[in-house]
Formats: sequence, C-alpha cells, structure tokens
Amino acid sequence: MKRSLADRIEQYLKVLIERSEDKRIEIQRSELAETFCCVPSQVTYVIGTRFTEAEGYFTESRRGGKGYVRISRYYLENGVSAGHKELLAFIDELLQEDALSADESDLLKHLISYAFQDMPPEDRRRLFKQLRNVLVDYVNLD
Amino acid sequence: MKRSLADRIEQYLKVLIERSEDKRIEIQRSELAETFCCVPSQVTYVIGTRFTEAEGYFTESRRGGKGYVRISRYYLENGVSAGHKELLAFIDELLQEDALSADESDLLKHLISYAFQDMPPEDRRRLFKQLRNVLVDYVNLD
DNA sequence: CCCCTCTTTGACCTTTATTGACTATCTAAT
DNA sequence: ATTAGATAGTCAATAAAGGTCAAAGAGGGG
Repeated sequence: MKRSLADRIEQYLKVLIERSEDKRIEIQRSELAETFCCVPSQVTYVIGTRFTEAEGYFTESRRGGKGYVRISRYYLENGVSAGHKELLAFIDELLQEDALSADESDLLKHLISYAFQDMPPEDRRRLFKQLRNVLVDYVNLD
Repeated sequence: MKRSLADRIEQYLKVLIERSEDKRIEIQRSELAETFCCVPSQVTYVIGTRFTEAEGYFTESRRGGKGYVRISRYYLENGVSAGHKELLAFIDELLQEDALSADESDLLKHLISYAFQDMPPEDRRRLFKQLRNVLVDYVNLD
C-alpha cells in the first residue's frame, strides 16, 4: 500500500504515542516538518485531520520560542466513540421503517454501546461502517 | 464465449485477492484503468457490480492524493474463523433458554458471520469474547 | 427486427493532500 | 516595557485522486 506523506506522518506520531508511557507526546512542528521534508503546515494538516477529538485525541500547543504541539490520546477514559452516534441513529431509522423489531434494535444498541469500547477509534470506525453494511444486507433479505 | 472487459478486470482482481495474504487488496483506480486501457469509471463499474456484499466482498476507498480502493473478501466459510463456531453455539444456547428470541438470534448470527470477517484473527477472538460477555450482560438485564 | 440488459465512455463533482504567503503568539534579551 | 526572533496557526490556491450519472453501444432472446 502506497501511503501519502500525511499517512506517514500520522503513523509516525501514532507509534510515538503508543510507545509513550502516558499516551502523550510533545513535538516541535518545524522539526517534524524537517524530518519529513515538508512544510510545517503539513504537520498542522495531519494533526487537524487525524488527531481530532472524534478520533480520541486531544491537542494543545504553544507558539514562540520553545514552542510545542502536545497530543494526548484519551479514548479509554470516556465513552467517546467514533461513528457510535451515527450507527445508533441508523438503527433507529431501521426501527422506524419496521425493518427491525424493538427487541432487535435494543439488542443491537446494547451491543454497539458496550461491546466495542476498547478498540482503537480507527478500527471501530471501520467496524461500524461494516456493521452498518451488513445490517442493510440483513434487513433486505426478506 | 467472449469475455467482456468488465469480466477480465473482475478476474484480474479476484486473482490478486486470492493470492494476497489477508484476502485484501488495495488498488489505484486510475492505474488499473491504465493497465486495461479504459476509463477509470469502468473500474468503478466492475467493483460496483462484481464485488458486492452479497458476493462476500467489502470495499472502502479514499479520494485525493494517493487515493485508493480497498477490496476485502470476507470469509463465508465457517471453519476458518477463530471463535466463530463457539459464539454461534453460545447464541444457540441462549435461544434454547429463551434468553433470546429467534429473530434476535438470527440477527446476531448474521452479524457474526458477516460483519467481523476481515479482522485479524486475534482481534476477532478478543472481540468475540467480549461480545459474549456483553451478551451475557444483556440477557441478564431482565 | 425489437427490446431488454449489461457494458463502456466521458463530462462534471467531491474529497483529500500539499504548499506557501501571511498572521498571531510566545520567550528572552535589552 | 520594548522589541527581535522563534514558533505555531490560518487560509486559499492548486493538484491528485476517486465518485456519479446519463447517454451511447453491444449482444442476445423472442
């Protein structure tokens, strides 16, 4: 798989975060840019698109001398989950359309809310998408 | 019988998938189009008509620079997946005990059979274990 | 021959990535 | 306090993919 510069920077940062003791790192934007031979705003782009709160990350920064960007991963703490709300909404739709019974939707919602909590957000997002597809498949079987 | 261009592209992709380690490939739409001397949307057509979920495939894509189309085949055969059989058996138990309705167990079995098939085996094993635990929770709610 | 379905093509659209000029905010030295 | 230098942020332009859709073409069965 050929990966873009943004992908490589993302990967690099995620490895650093996972290796860190407290799932938190501090980098210098311009230094990282130099490492990857790109403009500094590329780093900002990567952080802005791949380390969002929706994905379970929290970032802070400081400008000026000795500036830094800090990225913390927090997804294990809160129940914040990627795509969770959307999937629940979709199940509600199916319920409205009588494609699922109340019992079935209850069961699904319970599973979705409790069974996938400690997965990395990217994996969960993928899984939820797939779950949705398979659900569509299922309700169309009749 | 003369095979159409669409047929040949389909064949080509399926060979690649079967040869791949994890039954998953990533291609670039425009590159493949060039290989077959056709317009890129032809590739979209092939994927849309021959790699559907009903046929056991799951696709994802990304636009923009270094974009890709990923096609995964999920394993419709039962024997190969870790913990699959056990989880299905467990659901049957719950059904016997009237802890789940027939509709609910059908839904679950369908999800289990189709939604988690392209995960790495260890992840799936872990997920199934957790799924089982959450199910136990659920049926004990009453 | 006519009709229906599947295929092929291309014009136009949306999303994602990359870059750089300009701006805002710190720190530290004076 | 002022100011110079060092960082990081913003934003818009451009490039690089993939998606959509409708129209035209190609075959096959009646």
